Amino acid sequence: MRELPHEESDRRAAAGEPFALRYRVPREAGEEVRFLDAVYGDQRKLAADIEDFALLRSDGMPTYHLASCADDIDLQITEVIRGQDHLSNTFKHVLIFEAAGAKPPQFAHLPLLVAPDGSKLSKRKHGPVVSVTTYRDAGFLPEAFINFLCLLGWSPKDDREKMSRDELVQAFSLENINRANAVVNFQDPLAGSLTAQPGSSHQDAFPEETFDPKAIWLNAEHIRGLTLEDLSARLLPIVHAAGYDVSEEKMLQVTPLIRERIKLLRDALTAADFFFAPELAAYDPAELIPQKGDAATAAKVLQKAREILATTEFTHDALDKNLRAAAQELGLKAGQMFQPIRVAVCGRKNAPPLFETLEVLGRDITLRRIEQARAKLD
RNA sequence: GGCGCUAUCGUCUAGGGGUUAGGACGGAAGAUUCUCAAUCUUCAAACCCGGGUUCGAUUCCCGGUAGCGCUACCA
Repeated sequence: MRELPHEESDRRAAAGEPFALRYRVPREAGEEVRFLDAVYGDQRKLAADIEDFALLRSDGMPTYHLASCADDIDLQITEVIRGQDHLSNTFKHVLIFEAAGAKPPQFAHLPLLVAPDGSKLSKRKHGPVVSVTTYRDAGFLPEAFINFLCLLGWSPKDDREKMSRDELVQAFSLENINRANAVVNFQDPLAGSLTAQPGSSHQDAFPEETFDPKAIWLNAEHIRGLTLEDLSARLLPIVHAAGYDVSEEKMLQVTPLIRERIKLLRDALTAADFFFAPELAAYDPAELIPQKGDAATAAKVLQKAREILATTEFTHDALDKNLRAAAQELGLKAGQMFQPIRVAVCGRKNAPPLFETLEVLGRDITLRRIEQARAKLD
């Protein structure tokens, strides 16, 4: 149809025959289309290898290629930075720009972010695991996530990994961009599970293992780099959203105890729950029993702790001194003394350091939880 | 099929004609410690294959292979 005479095609169009408008690519032998890509360098292609692509669909709507170029010309775009999946299409775009009498912008194509299986990330294929909102909701810091993304397909050429926005802006250059695709090492917890309900809450659908380990690590790094005030302020809304009634002051006290223990902001909910909830969640009383001890040991420790804590000043140093002394008095190692108290007060074995924890919890709550723990041992 | 892009530890990457091929994450082991973290130390782990060029290629060139992309009246 390429050689259809104008009269004939006009006639058929007038007769109502549907048609699309195509770019008639020059077919002269040796004719080349070329452009300089800021990342991939000099690009050239034989015009003969470019097919006559559509500009207008039969419904009169422009195709992406035409619309995109028209828009760039209108807006006087000078730099086009986009995915490498457009590298081949760029030859068509150059043709369009030239046909429109416009100077093609500077192009820079970036390597693609791909899934562990090598396929490019797609909303359709990979779903919410590749959505930035998923990362945001899981508690990734914007600056950490950007940091992570920048390190995929680009590097500052020195050994820096954790970088602030300013440092990234400072160090970034198109020349240092890699040309190979980068794998985002995620694991889709929903993959293959036919039971995944679309529209169901994804709140718990994305465990930590879902995300690229390096992204997690970088996030933890950024969290540790935040001031207590900043981190506390970012944590508070999350804690409130989870239904806890926590004051700014309380949050600020808790923050230093969990700052080095959380990797994602949402981890605060599990790392510090016992600070927030008035009542402890149920736990196994066996947890109260220390190493090399039995229920009697636990009971003895809690009894002693109750006495000590009834009068000891609730400061780190006083608690440290008196509880250690108590351990010695009972003929126990410090750890054996501390564990039952920790479990009584936190509801689990792994928690922030004991004295700081008691300090924040305060005497009333501490004594009450120790009482409850003693009751569990009976 | 045609055209194009790419190829260093599992992953992200540095490097580059002669190196013990560097770092980071993750993994393993250890130190520290009231648990968990954090921190520190150590270990395992890579130049896709084949030809050239060269005194010498992981590096440069060519070919192969593989992956990816484009090849839509989808963006």
